Amino acid sequence: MTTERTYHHGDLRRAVLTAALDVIAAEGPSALSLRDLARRAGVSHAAPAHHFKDRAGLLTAIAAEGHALLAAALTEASDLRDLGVRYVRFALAHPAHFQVMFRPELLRADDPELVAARRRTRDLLRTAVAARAGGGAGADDSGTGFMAAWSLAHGFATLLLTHNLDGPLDGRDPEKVFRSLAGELFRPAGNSPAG
Amino acid sequence: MTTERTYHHGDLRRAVLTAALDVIAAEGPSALSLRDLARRAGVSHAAPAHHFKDRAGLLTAIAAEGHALLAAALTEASDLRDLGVRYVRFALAHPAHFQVMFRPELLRADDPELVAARRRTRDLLRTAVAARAGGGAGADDSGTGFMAAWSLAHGFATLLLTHNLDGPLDGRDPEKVFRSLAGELFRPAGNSPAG
DNA sequence: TGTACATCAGTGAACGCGCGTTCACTGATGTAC
DNA sequence: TGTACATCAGTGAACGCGCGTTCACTGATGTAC
Repeated sequence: MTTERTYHHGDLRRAVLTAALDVIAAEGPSALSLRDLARRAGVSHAAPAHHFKDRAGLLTAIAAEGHALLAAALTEASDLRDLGVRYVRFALAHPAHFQVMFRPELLRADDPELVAARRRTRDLLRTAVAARAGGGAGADDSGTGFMAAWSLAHGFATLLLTHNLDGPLDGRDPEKVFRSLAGELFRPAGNSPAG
Repeated sequence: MTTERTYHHGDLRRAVLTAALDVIAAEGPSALSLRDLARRAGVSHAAPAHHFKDRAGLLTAIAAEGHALLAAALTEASDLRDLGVRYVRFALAHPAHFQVMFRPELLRADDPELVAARRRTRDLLRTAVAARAGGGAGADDSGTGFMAAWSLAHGFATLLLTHNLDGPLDGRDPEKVFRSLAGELFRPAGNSPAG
């Protein structure tokens, strides 16, 4: 935390990641340039390449970190609705991660760390949906419930971050609104809506 | 439709828009450059600026056109579920428009044509939600139903376009899957879920 | 404890590239009389 | 029907800028003996 300049930065990797998250949150992933991040980290322009070969490498690291953070948050969910609320909360708390995680065209698809982190997130969502569906009769799980729950939370989070819900929310707490909205759609197991 | 070169292009505005839609669909809005579009339209690099002052102007025109197309598609919807299906179909048919329409940071927010087109889309969605809620008892319409329906359709469409549902869909027709999924969540009016 | 050497992180100059913007221009079209 | 003029769409050269990438380098750290 001291300000003294040394030849070695100390934690340039983290510094570049942090700077990148700032830029992405403010202007989106397309505004990223390695030179700019180097500038922000107070380091010569070629230094970041030592840690992340290029833009895709950097964004992949951010996506993997995002999935790890999201998985950690989701693990503690008590039921499907709570899982959704946590999904939305994550998007609000980590908008830069969120913006990057679901855009495969920006990422190295085969990065092992990313692949593993993403699988962890999906498994949590799948498990929560399965738990709610329970042994319920009409619960045809060909992934429909999974996609429905994910779409709802993801859509809400996305529209929220892009300010498309500013009007409808009218100042209300997004988390609370989502909680009530999800409560109406996803009733607890045993009361399965699939007639 | 003839190939002969003339000094005046004939419909450069449309040609630039079309080229832009191609680029966006393939590489996203951040890959756009006016010079590249001029090249694709077979015209000198400064020509597009005559029609769309700059990138934001071009993207605003695309967003306005997108809202017009979407509104046209939604008008014919028979009920809320059908509206959702049409929303998803629109996203699949016009992925470039869809990618641009909901990203205000890319657009001139105050463009009158855009503002009008967007309002038309929203009104259609609002009306459909209100119609379904009917006089139903628990239908507290502080916009919750509106946000729920929009989130579901928007989330599904977004995840679809970013290839995040490729696995879960497993080759099935997205429209059909969405139809059944929406059917489970949004039952017809008079059978209001809000207990 | 001391020296030699390998490895690693960061430097800084140089390069070529595509971009947006400006500007004086030219070719085509429409309108007034 | 013909001429003059205004307006509009597109041209092409020039500019300055920030970018990614390369490369020989230097400073710092860790390890072997």
